[in-house]
Amino acid sequence: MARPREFDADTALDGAIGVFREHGFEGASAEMLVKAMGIGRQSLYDTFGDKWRLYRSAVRRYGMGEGSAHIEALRSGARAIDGIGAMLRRVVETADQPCLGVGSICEFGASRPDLAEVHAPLARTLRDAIAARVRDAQRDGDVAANLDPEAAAEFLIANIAGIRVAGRGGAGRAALTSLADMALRALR
Amino acid sequence: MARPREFDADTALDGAIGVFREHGFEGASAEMLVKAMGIGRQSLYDTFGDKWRLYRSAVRRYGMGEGSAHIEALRSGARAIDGIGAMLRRVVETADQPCLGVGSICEFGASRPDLAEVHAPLARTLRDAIAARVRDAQRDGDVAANLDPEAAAEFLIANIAGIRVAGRGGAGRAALTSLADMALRALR
DNA sequence: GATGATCTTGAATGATCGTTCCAGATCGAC
DNA sequence: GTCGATCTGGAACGATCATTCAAGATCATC
Repeated sequence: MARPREFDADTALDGAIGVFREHGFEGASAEMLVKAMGIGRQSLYDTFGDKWRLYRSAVRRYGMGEGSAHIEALRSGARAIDGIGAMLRRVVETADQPCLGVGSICEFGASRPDLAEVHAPLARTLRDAIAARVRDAQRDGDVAANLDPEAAAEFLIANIAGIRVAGRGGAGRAALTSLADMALRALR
Repeated sequence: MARPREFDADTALDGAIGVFREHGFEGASAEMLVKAMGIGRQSLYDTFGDKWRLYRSAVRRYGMGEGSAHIEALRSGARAIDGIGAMLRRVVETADQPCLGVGSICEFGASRPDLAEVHAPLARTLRDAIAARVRDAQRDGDVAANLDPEAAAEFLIANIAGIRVAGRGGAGRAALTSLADMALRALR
């Protein structure tokens, strides 16, 4: 007995994600968000609360989508090492667009507990998936057996961040590919 | 025939650097800056222009100091590879504090030409110094001879950024040391 | 057709933003 | 001592900020 919502909350959230990726939290204005999300101001506040809660929702959705894409790439390829390479290749190909995960860590670090609560499970899931794949690759003989899989996973995540910072700074495809190759090299 | 400046511009700039490191450009207010710089509002605008020019000055000074520290560590140690290790070790030890270089790239990317003009020479100087040291290490037989020194330098810079992002995200000393070790491993 | 929740839109809120103006105190050079 | 540039600090500027209020339109349900 009421008018149903006309917009899709996730679609609107995707618009907010685009703004936050490009401008960060502090650099994003409510007007930018309303325009990019394609909804009214009132709908924004009714649906997502205030700007900070919207930001956290955006980081969560972005992180889940990005994490899924990473893990999907990770599981592709015949050998585990191919999956790891595919994951890095995907990062290189999308490194021209700013990363909301890296951006939010740079902007807030670990200073906001409620934001850290969003990051933590996403990071853990990704790290576990990568570590599992590293173990597979070790069984295949493609990754050095004396390497700690968790340390290797954290190294790969740090290099994903490094590639994205480099891309955000203007590095070209060739330079980023070289970074990915060097990261893989450390696993041999 | 005038009253001389009572404060040291570089000391004041260091105060601004502290604020920008922690809060970024958009997150830093004029009031924060005035307080941290220890000077009056009027002196701030007279000496440094507006907030954006102050930010660029802060990035330049920070980058010069940080670059010098990197290069000094790079040149320490008997062997070139020891210098490279010392540089990474220094990054690990200081990774609990946010990096203004990484922060400004994440916040603005390459979208502001006048900021890119500040970054470019700093990045080039550091990359050249690292590449030269990599060549030395190759002569010593401590770095694989088939590695492109410039690619290795960019890889090390990307890993410095990765370590700092990880540190900003709350990673501990042990985890960061592991990242540095893995980066060095890629050079062998 | 009536109901009522949601929509859109524009105006208004008080707060804070970066910046400037101003007045009075300070102090080195003439 | 006088001059003039700089200091400090507060008041004020218009602009923009996030957020809320208000009014009218829309539309699925009863």
